[in-house]
Amino acid sequence: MTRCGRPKKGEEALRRDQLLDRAVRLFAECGYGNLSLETIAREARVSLRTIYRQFGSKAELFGAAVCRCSDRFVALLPTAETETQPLEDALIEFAREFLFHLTRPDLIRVRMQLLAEAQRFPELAAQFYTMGPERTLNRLAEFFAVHQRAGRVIDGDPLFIAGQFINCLRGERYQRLQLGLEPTPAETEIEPWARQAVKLFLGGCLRSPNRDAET
Amino acid sequence: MTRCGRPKKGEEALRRDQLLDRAVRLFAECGYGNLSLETIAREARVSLRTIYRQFGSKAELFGAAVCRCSDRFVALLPTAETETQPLEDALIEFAREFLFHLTRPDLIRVRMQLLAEAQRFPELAAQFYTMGPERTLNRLAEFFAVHQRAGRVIDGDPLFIAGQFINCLRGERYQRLQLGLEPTPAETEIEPWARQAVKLFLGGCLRSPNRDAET
DNA sequence: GTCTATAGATCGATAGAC
DNA sequence: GTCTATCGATCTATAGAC
Repeated sequence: MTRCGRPKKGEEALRRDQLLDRAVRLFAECGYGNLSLETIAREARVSLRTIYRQFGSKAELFGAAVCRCSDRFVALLPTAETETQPLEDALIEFAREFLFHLTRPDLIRVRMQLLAEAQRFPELAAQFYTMGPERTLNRLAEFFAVHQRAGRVIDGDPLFIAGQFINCLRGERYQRLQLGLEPTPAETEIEPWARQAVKLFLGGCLRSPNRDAET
Repeated sequence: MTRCGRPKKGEEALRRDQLLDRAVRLFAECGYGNLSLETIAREARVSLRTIYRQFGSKAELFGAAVCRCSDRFVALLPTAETETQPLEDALIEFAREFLFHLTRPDLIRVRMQLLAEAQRFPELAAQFYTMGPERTLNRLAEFFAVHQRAGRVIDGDPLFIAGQFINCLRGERYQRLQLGLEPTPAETEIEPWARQAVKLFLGGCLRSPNRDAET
């Protein structure tokens, strides 16, 4: 059952990946302070010494786990298309993918653990933001800028608009997910979630004046 | 410097308050797992035994600290008025107070620590949500419902609308605050933050069609 | 209430032998 | 790479003496 000896060339990277996968899951479950390296070693079926050899310290292993989560999320995100479809459809399609991946339990919890430890790992927090949220935000801002130039979107800093859009997507439900008050949404729930959020974001919450108002 | 003996009647509650205040600050700084009761006792200038007498365990002390933060936040929040002022003004006024208190470092960090430990304290997480965010949400939903009946706000679940509003207020800047990437906003920064968010929320991001479109 | 002592357990990190 | 042993430190929680 237990492996021994030096692995072959290509196997080393694979083992490292498996170790990181287990670490991600465990950090997500337990957090940083409550998780011991001994537990990680046992669950990942490697020795403590292997962890120290490959990552140097608990802090660096945590950093690698955060980056792994963040990188995967960014890689899976689509780019909102400005050419092939109308504004609303493009946003809904983006929202669908964004929400689906954002609500995966591991991502929610690892992100949460990083936020909780952000004070102790300021450089990791900055790196996470630069490589994750900021890149998504920049891509979205470019998308909105195009639609601004086409006269379809209101004036204003496109980065601000993109940020507001992302937060409209999360909505109150995301907080309940963070608190563990409801289960991970099924794939069929993502679609209406995305549509509702995009619709309110685009149209605002004011009723059109060209309707019968006042009761 | 060190006190001894049983405090007078009224003093006991005061001492408990001071202990809780220190605990809130320390939990905010260090999180749950990384903070020892010994440190709390030393910083609050009480003995370990006193903490155990008054709170029973580390977990219950954490719960009391979270509730203290949450209760104070809710108590400080104004009710959005539906009668005395127009919709937009009422929302801006609410947003100002909400954002000012929401961005206090201790609240941000204690909330963060609770989210990070939500799995280990599910009952505390539920209690926090019921007593905090949910109450704010319900009050806001009632506010929007009134304006819906008056024909000023679009149809739809007022709770959903309230939730979207709250998340529009937070915006991207809140995530950067959570990550410690920027300092606590000055009071003068709150006003434009609130106005921008409310404006986009009310009007949406689509450009009005009765303007010159296309370049 | 205070102090100090301590039980019992766990942790990060290191090191030797294979 | 694996195993096991161990150092030194820290933690929760309890207990005795004042």
